[in-house]
Formats: sequence, structure tokens, C-alpha cells
Amino acid sequence: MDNKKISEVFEEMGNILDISGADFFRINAYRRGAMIVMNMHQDLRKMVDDCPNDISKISGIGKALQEKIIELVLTGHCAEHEKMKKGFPAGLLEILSLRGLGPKKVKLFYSKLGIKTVKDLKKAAEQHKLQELERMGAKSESEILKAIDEHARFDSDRSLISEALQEAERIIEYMKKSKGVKRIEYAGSLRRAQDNIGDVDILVTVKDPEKSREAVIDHFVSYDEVLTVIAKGDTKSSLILESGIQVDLRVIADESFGAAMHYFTGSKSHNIAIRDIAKKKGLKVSEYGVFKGEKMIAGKTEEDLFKAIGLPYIIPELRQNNGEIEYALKHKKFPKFVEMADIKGDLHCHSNYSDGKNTIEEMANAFISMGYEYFAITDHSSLVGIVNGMGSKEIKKQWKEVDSLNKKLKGKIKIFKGCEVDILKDGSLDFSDDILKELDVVIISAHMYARLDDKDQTARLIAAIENPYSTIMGHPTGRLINKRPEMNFNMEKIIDACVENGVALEINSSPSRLDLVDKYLKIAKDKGVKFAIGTDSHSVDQVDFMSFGVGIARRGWLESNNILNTKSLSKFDKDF
DNA sequence: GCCGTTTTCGGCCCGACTGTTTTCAGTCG
Repeated sequence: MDNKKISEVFEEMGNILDISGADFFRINAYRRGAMIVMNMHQDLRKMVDDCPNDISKISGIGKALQEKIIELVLTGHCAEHEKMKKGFPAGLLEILSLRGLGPKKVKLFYSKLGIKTVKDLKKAAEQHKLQELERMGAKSESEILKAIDEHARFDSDRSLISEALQEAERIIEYMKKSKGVKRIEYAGSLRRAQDNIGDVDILVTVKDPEKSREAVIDHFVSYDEVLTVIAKGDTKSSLILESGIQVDLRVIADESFGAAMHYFTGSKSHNIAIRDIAKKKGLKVSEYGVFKGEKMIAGKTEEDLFKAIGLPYIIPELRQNNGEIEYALKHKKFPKFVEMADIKGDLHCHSNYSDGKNTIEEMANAFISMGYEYFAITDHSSLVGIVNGMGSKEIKKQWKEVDSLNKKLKGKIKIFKGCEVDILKDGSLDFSDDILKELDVVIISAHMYARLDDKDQTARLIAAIENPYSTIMGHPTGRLINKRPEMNFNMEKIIDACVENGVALEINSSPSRLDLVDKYLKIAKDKGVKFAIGTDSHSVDQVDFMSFGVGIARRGWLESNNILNTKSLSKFDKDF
């Protein structure tokens, strides 16, 4: 059982306890445990093998959760979890997931009306049975019906970062038209560059809150793509857009901008930890600022907020309460993490030689406008029939075109000859050595045989990594966000093989992949592996996906010297 | 259930909005 599954068990235990009316702090301990396990860098299966007693040293995991983790890893189930589920209607958990419904209401409906499923709830609401209950009325009932409708229309999958960013940028443009808006930024998981986004958080500051706040909020709820207005108050409002994405807006005075950005950026568990540290120093942190008694001592910027509680600035991407605070307390200074300006080229893109939409020259111009010094054209090999992969004849034709383009574009950009070569079932590659040896960049990618078992898959991938011509392992886990899980293989052995053979691991920046994702990066970095951030662009309008990959790299604590395509052209050309 | 530079017991981040009530419980982030 892996971290994700363990996290789901803890989350479910927390939810069952919640509806059962257990002690709030015990419930929270399970939920916090679920979050910690989900985000942590280390693989718990490995920890159970190597050092089971160290698990409870992780902050937030105590003896009780340690024992359950060991039990889950070794047996695949947890006796207490099974016991809790017995006699507990599973449908209540789905009801709990509805917007606006928490444990108290779920329990009320169940105990008074015997409601066990969303279907039961819908029926009761339609028959107006809910409004007969205490503290329930007609409005609550219609809100519940709305929430059920939303739940059915938009399954619980979170949005891709590209979709969320698009919605955020559109609504920010719209909000800028409202008078009184001084600053406007998105925060939340989007600012933290998470690989999937729950909702979009937008922060607006105004010069004079008393005067312009109301107009700003009115403008917000009048946005023409609104499906539902969930809340509309003096300082905050929430909408669901027609796309199903929720947008939360917070209006705050300009002098609290830093504190509000910090609060609204999260993550929640990072905020709680920060507030805890502040409290121990006799300070109070809220979205309005850092306070000593009544006096605000910081909060205009995020920098002065961190400084006031004795910490160095922590970049948004690291704010997961996943080691960054302990590091900040101990070292007082962070290394300089990679940023977009460090990226000198793109090592993964496609043209109309395979399944890309644009010519190589059009792609080259797009990369020139990104300010790059070089890129590698890496069309598919022939195995992937559906994407019109190249055979040896086509790729040789492509080389000639690349040579002539390099003459034409000399001084503007350098094009490297590459290929995204498929890994065959036995681990051999889809091009023969006489082709591979001519290439500057060989991305080895697994597109098929994802269902091999752990042992065979690991052996297959290692065989490909050991091919002397391999340079980059493309989208290593093969996952597609919300669509396809990671392949089963032993990540640690793959990382070791990459280090031994000088093969870089890709951070594929395509929003539906983001693969490798940050949870693996720190471990791989510590083992000394190199990375390549590639966009996997299939058209000119995808070249700016690079920023998503850079965000993931920052979440994984990567510095520019960990990444191949931060090298300047002269250095890159020489080393390759 | 977790945790400890006041503590092995007694705390556990902080504030906004809604719908139902006339002072607040429940929910959310």
C-alpha cells in the first residue's frame, strides 16, 4: 500500500469520526496525517522496511498513526478502519462531500430522517422534509438541491493548472475594470504551482475599503460566466463558474496585502504551522497582519511577515508544511531555486514530422520569442502508430531540414536533433543504434505496456536507461492527471539507474502530465540525478507550458544547476 | 490523536459568511 492509499484511509477515518461526532482534535489528527502522508517525499513502504520507528518522528505523525501505517503497508488493511466502516453507511461520506454540508448536518439528516445516500437526500429535499428539521429552512433546502446538481455535473476531479490559470487570468482582466481595485493577484494552489487545482483564489486590495469594497464585490458577482453565487459578504465572495471551477475573491485594505497574500496562498497546513510559531513568540498572525497585542507590526509585504516571526522568505511553491519551516528555522536561508529566467532552451517538442501541428521552423520562431538559445526537436518514433511516428527515412529527412534551418537561423537559435523514442516491451528502443548515435537528444518514453507488473516494468525501464544512447527519460511515471495512474515500478531503482548511466529525468511540463511531479524530485536530487524540464509542446501555443514545469521543479527544491536546460548553449553543446 | 524552551496533561490558527435565529451554530478556507 503506497502513500496515496494510506492517505485515503486516514482521510476516510477522519470523515467517519467526524460524522460520528468524535473529538474534533482527534478527527483533525487523522486529516492532518492524511495530508502529511500525501505530500511527504519519502515512500512509506520503504520506511516500514528500513526504519519503521522513524515514522513517528515525522511531525504530526505519532505512535498511533505510525502503528496504523505499518499495519497498512504490511497487511494492506487497518483493523480499526475496518471496525469503523462496519455499520457505517458509506453513502454518508458522499453526502459529506457536498458543498455546504458538514458532519453535523449529515448526522442530523441520518438520525432524524434515515438519509443514507445522496439520492435519499435529494428526494427528502424535493419533498420539503428537510425544512422541518431544526435550524433548517427553505433556503437551506434549495441550496442543498443546487449542491447535489453541481456534484452530479462536475465530478470531483480537480482542474488542470492550465485550465485554472486561464480562468484566473480572464477574471482578473475583468476585475481590473472595477474602479477602486488597486492590486489584484491570484493566490492559492495556483500560486503554489500545484499539479492540480481545487479552486481559484483571487486577492484584491483597495485604497479605501469602506468606500469601494461593495462595488468591487458587486462587480465580481456580475461576471457573465457565473453559474452559482455561493457567498457574497462585505470582504469576500465565492462563485462557481460555468466551467465548474470555484473562484473565491477576498477584498482587503492595501496595507494588509502581504499578510493577505500569505494567508490566501496557503497551504492551509503551512499557515497553521506559521501561526503556531508566531503564537509561541507572543504574536498573532491573521490575513490582516502580524500583531503584537493590538499593534500591527508587519503584513504589508510577505517578506516582512516572515521576518517578523524570525523566518527567511519561503517561496510560495514550498509552502506545503513539508519540511520548509523546519529548514527555515535551522538554516535561516534557502538556496536559490530555479526560475523561468534560468531556462535557456526546451528539450522536448514535436513538429508535423509526427503529431505536432506546426513546422520545425514555426516551432523555432516560438522558442526564439521565449528568449531561448536552443531547443531539441523530438518527434515520435514509429511505434506509436496513432501519432504518426517517424521511421528511419523520415527522421533522416528531418535531419536535413534541421541542418538547413540551423544555417538559416544561425545566431538566433540552435536546433538539436532529437527523438522521443519508444521503449519496447523488452526495454530495447524503437530505433536502431545507427540512427540513435546521430542524435543529440534521445528521450526514452514508455507509451505502451503500462500494465506490466512492478518487477517486469522496473527491469524494462532500466534496460532502456542502460542503452548508451539514452539521454533523457521522458514523463517517467506515465501518469495522466485525472485519467491514468502512474505505472507500477520501483522509482528508487530507476533513479539509481539514471544516476549510474548519466540519464536525466524529465519534468514534463504538459499540464495533464506534470511528470515527474515534485514529491519525487527532492529524493532524486539528493541522489544526484540531473533533470530536464521539457514542454512536450505539440504546437507553438504550448511552448509557455515551461512555467508549469519550473513551478514543479521549485516545489521539488531544485536549483538551476540540477537542470540540464539551464546551461547556456556553449556549455550545453560541449557537455552533450 | 499529537505535542512539549511554561506542559507527560491540557491545550490544539483565525476569521468570514449563511441561514436560522434575535445571539449563534455550522461550514469553509
